[in-house]
Amino acid sequence: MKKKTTIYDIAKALNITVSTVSRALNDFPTISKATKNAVLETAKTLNYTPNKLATALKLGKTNIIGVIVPTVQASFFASVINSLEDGLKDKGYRIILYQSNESLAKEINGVKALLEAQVDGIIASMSLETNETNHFEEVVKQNKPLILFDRVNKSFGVPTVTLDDFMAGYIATQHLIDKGYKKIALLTTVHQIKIFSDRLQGYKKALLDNNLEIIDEFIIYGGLSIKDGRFGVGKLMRKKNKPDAIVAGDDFTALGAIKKLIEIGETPPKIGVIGFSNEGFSAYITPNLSTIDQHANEMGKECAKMFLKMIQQGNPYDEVSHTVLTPTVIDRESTGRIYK
Amino acid sequence: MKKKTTIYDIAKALNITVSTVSRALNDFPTISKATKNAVLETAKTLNYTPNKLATALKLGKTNIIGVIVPTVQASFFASVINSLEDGLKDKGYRIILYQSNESLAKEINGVKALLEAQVDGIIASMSLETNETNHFEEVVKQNKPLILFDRVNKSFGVPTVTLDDFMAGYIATQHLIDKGYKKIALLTTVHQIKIFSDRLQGYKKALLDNNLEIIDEFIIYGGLSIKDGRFGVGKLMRKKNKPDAIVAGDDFTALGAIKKLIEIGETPPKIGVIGFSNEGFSAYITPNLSTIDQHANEMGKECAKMFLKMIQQGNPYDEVSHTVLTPTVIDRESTGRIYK
DNA sequence: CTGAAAGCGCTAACAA
DNA sequence: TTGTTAGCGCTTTCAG
Repeated sequence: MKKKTTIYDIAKALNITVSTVSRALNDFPTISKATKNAVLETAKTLNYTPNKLATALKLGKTNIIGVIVPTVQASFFASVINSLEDGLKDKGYRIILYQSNESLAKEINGVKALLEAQVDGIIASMSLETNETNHFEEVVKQNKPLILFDRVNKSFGVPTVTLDDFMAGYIATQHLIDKGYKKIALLTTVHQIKIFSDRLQGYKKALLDNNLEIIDEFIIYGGLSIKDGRFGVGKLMRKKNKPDAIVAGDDFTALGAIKKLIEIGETPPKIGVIGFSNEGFSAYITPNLSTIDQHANEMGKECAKMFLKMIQQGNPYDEVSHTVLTPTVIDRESTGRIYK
Repeated sequence: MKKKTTIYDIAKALNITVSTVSRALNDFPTISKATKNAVLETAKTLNYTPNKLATALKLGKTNIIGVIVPTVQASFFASVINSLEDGLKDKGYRIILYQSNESLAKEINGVKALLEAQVDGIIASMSLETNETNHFEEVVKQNKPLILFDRVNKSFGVPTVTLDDFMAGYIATQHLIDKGYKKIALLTTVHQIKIFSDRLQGYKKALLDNNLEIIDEFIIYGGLSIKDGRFGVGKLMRKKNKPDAIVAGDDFTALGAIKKLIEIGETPPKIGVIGFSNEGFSAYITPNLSTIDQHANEMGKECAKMFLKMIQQGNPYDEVSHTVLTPTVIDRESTGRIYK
């Protein structure tokens, strides 16, 4: 268990001082080519690994940023993290990952843990349980960048990166209308997080703009899952007044809806179905699923960009900006009926 | 930009010394209840956040562990990371994530970066480009736990957690044979990483054990992707001697194979298809795909367990163990032909 | 161009 | 039970 080599070892080996070594290592202009090369060389020979911890302690900057997501197992979050890490690693930033598992308690712990680890900032998407922002307050108080994405609270004055969920609801509905569907149901859920109410508003607005009636019993509030999709369809198709298309709350719900529709002989696109998220399976199921692309990768990139900007400007909260990404329709078979 | 509060501030406020504060904060037995409470209280009032960086520097232990994977965007790796992070966070460990993007150069950089960040250990799965282990050597040299999982190099003397890939190839093939298929083709790839050759051996052994002939032209070496799956099937079905079932290198390849088979009217399970990985979509496509479960979550858990064990025992490399997980067949429609 | 020395925030050995 | 102090490895100001 030999001791690790430090700049002191390099200094001793060359009969110079640590300050010179430090300067050489950090490429200061005021250093002679000769000493610099000598330092670099002995650093290599001595198998020197810089201790960023010490640097971080000294400088008050770790170059580590904390990321809190409900779970990396959801393809959306995995994609965000993927592009986030990718975009930041070249700038010298590392990422500490913390999963909240949709639990507020864990999210609170996460913020605390990351702060204790002295991260330079936090990028987070709120858990479904989260109904307050007190735990995030401390990040702001420490004047460290905090960016919320996708599942955000905009009344809390931190920068956010989100999808335009009103528009998402709108274009999903409009897409169905464009394809000739006229009696459009919505499988949704109620939640603190504004996403779902925004989408609902978008759905309603699209109907209105097309002079279609908003039928209350076509709006089903339930969970979001394959099972809920099946259940929702069951409920809808038992009515005397049946819809001819369905906007599902997410792709899993849409999948459940499709399965149920196939069972009862109303295989999409006979009844149109559109989802949200563009999950991995959406392109591969039969009929493959039209859906709303949430641009996860862009979201990661935007978060990275915003973080870098906040770090650069002296005070991260000098100007708090909200980036809103534009959702797009992915047109596939499940909405492919063409007759107006 | 007020200064952060440190244990010195707490000490000053209570007219005691930092060592007492430190002891109180760390719950030393030799501290009086009174002072301890006082410390805890003022810590709260002063809004104290411990600086783990300083602790880490002092103790030479960060409680951070580095994780290197090709990408979090693959569901397998996402699952491993999910259970890894989940299993380790309660033990006080955080995870720094580093994606190699299947690039050796990035993987090398990753090891370096993580070592500089003074991680307590590294858990990694090798990139497809990786053909040497020099860059990992340094981790071992520093006597820090290094665990390789899934894509490993067993001749390199570090602990590993893997799936029994020979068995995976074997049971996939045996499954098809059990279902009555007799002319079984294999869509695979060649690679440094032993996984694929192991599976090939398993495939061959299963055929042998069942007195089925190994037909060279039934073994197609290509890439692994939807496109490669289509291509492979095209190639196979153009032969005069056609297979009646296909073991595909992964689920994507299997998916491509299925799509192509449907197109040419040989919809599985007419021709059987089995994949590897149990990707998210596998259960949802039509026909849904039989596949080999790689037990990603268990793999993460095993890595976590192994890491903890290595940390505990004085020298992490005292006993180098290799955990091998048992693959299991997920029996779905794509192999559902029953006639012997 | 280089050196000396303080200090980032914490822990722990030693003393009291 | 508490205090004193050195030091983890590094950067940077001030001198030279």
